[in-house]
Amino acid sequence: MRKSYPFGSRATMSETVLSQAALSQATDSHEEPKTLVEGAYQRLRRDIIEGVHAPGEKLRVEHLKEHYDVGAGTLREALLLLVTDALVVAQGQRGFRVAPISIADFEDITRTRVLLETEALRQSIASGGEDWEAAVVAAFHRLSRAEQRLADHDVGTTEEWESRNRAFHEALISASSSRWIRHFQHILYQQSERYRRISLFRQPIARDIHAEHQALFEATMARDATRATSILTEHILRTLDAVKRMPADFFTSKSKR
Amino acid sequence: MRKSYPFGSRATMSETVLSQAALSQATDSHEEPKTLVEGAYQRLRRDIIEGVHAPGEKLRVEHLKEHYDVGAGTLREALLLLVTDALVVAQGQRGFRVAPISIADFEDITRTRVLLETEALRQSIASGGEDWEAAVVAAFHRLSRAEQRLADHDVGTTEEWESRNRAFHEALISASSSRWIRHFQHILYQQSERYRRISLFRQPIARDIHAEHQALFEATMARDATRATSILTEHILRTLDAVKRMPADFFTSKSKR
DNA sequence: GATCGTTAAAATCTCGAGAAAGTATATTGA
DNA sequence: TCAATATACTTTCTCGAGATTTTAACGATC
Repeated sequence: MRKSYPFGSRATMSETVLSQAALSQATDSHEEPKTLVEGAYQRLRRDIIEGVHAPGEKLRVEHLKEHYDVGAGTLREALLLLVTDALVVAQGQRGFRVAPISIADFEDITRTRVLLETEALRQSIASGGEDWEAAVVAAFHRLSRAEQRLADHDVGTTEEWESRNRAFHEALISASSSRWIRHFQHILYQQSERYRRISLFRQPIARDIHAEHQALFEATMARDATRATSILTEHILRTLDAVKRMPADFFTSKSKR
Repeated sequence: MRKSYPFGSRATMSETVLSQAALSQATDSHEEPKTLVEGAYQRLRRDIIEGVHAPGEKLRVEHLKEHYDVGAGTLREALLLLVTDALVVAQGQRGFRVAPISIADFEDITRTRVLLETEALRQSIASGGEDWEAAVVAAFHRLSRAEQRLADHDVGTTEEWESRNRAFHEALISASSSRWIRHFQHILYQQSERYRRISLFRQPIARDIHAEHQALFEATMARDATRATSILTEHILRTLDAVKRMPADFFTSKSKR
């Protein structure tokens, strides 16, 4: 006799969505949890991405179950779900750990993102209809407003900007015919978000990001795939340079065992 | 309580292995299970890939726990791990289900595989050293032997061929600098393997697969990235044609509820 | 002082049983 | 006959407690 667990995941939808569900993450952030496992999963994910739990840190179930207010089994299942996002690593008989970070990893994430996201954008531009266009316009508008607010130094809006930036990038590729590419892109974006937030280089508008978004938006709407993917590539790669200029020992300092 | 970030990873193992662990599946097939969950996970995965559990089929924990001889909680965790491989879908308060299949999905898988695998091969050819070459030579040799045996109509060797074919494809890209691409490739390959085995079109050597492998091998060893990726693309896409010629209702038939 | 083995503590992994939600069946009324 | 509701059954989800393994502490020996 040992222990138990629970778990849970997505919501009720049609058959077609089912195969989509095979690819989508356990819970898309905006949906509300239908189960305790989902709730713990969402909160844990947010905490990891925001750096509350440091990279490489040991995640002790006995300890965390209090804080997230669920049973041990439930928490284990939530942790298992996070393995899908590659935010948590599970090792044989030795529990769970926050996935570590490194410059090399971020470089890999970024380049792979370029590969997938440009391909997806190409597909979207090729086959996207009016609904897609409308979604892109809307997402861009919302993002622009948030960026305006950031420029005005309104505080407390970076959270909003993060969310809308993600929505914009996802809208751009939402008409891609490949669910798998979108699935992988989703995972990679989440990873890169983690780097962006953990690193202190909180100058979201140090470079003129809005201008980049504007250009990306216009090229996309003009259905100029070559130009759009080119801009997107530069756009993504630029964040790589920022991280590379971080102090060299930034990623190597030790966490607690 | 939120603690702020001390970052970095720790070093039970070398940096590289750790971050690699973040991407690798819970258990790489050849390793032996250190835990009951892993054991159930491996057996379940094999059964799903081999079609013992049909696509779309409901996976009732109460029922399966006997067959796999573990507790309900343990089986749930194994199921959760399979979500990472996108072989199982979990739905909110409604249990688990084998991920469904469709022609469109297989087409997506195939094309995405081409995108990732050719890029990975390019990287391998660009930066692979002698160790990589040796690994490729060895894998190709083993595969060739298996294909020879298949041609001689030795029975019971298709299992062996499957395994060696996979090993060959993974060896080709093993020198890729991108762990993420290799990670995604691994998932996609598993998926395609499922299609190949579920579909009855068991003519593994209907077309001269060995010749294709031979050409791919030679181009790779000659470090001719253009030719190698071209052959690889054709090689992967050819299986797509085979599936497309399947009876149209093949994928829509079974699901049971 | 350092390596090794023994012992104690902590954490993981596992199971069975109970509460909540979903699914199927039966009954009722038009 | 059909639809709608109520009831019974099945399955999922959740928790607390026990067995194993890992990790830490402590000495002993060289």
